[in-house]
Amino acid sequence: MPELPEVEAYRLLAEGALHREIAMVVAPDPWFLKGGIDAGMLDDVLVGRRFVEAGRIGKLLLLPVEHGPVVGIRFGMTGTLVVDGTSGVDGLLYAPRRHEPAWDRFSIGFADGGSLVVRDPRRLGGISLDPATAGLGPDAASLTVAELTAALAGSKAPVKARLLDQSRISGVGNLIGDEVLWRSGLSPQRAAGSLSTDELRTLHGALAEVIADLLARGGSHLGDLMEERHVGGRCPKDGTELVRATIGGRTSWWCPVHQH
DNA sequence: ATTGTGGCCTGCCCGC
DNA sequence: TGCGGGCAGGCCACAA
Repeated sequence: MPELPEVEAYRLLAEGALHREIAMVVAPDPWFLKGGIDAGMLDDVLVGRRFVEAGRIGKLLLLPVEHGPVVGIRFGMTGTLVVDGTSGVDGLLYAPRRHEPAWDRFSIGFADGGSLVVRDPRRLGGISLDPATAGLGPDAASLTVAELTAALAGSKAPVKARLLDQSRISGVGNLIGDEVLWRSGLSPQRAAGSLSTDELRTLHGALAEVIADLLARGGSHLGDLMEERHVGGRCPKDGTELVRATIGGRTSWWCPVHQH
């Protein structure tokens, strides 16, 4: 499931697609086109032009077009980017290994013969033009302690839910959320606004550490808790059987002994 | 405004 | 062996 590190890997890959003339756009799935756009509009704004930059806010990939709009790409949980046949991440969690041509929801053919393809079996991602970015919180990869504090302050919602709220912090998904809370010794059920200064500092350190770690691994692996997120799974720290609950609409796993 | 819930999508896993 | 229900999670619409 693409969270921030995976999308950053896609962004790096997309840098290889810059400044190349776009010759063709294939967008066969109307469902995948968001915000009232259609294949004809994409043709109009893309063909004959080039991407000039590869940007990212949280899990949103941003590809501005010369003299044109910004193409926004979301990957849902099974989406991957393929440039010139090279996939941004291999072995995406929860996504099938095999490949069906029908899973190519959006493709660009460059005049030089190369291509940029968004492949998404479950169709939870999508393409938009000039996506709104004002409502997104600061990117988790460069989040400061003060920004984290502000994102959590005064809230009675569970801290896990706030971490996943993209309007507060961009880029944290369910698995990174569980991992950083586990490393911080914080229960996902804790009220977000109840964290002490020390706890906020610890949480910020864990978040920075996990994201740096995953970025270094190219987004293809997740943290230490990952393998134990199942029935009967045990805390890698103290061996306690993990507990599970739905928090913020997502399955959370945590250690009832060392996370409070 | 804040917080919670349900639905979307579809491949895969487990139990029958 | 085949079948079907439940599950996965990012994101959005909507409710309270």
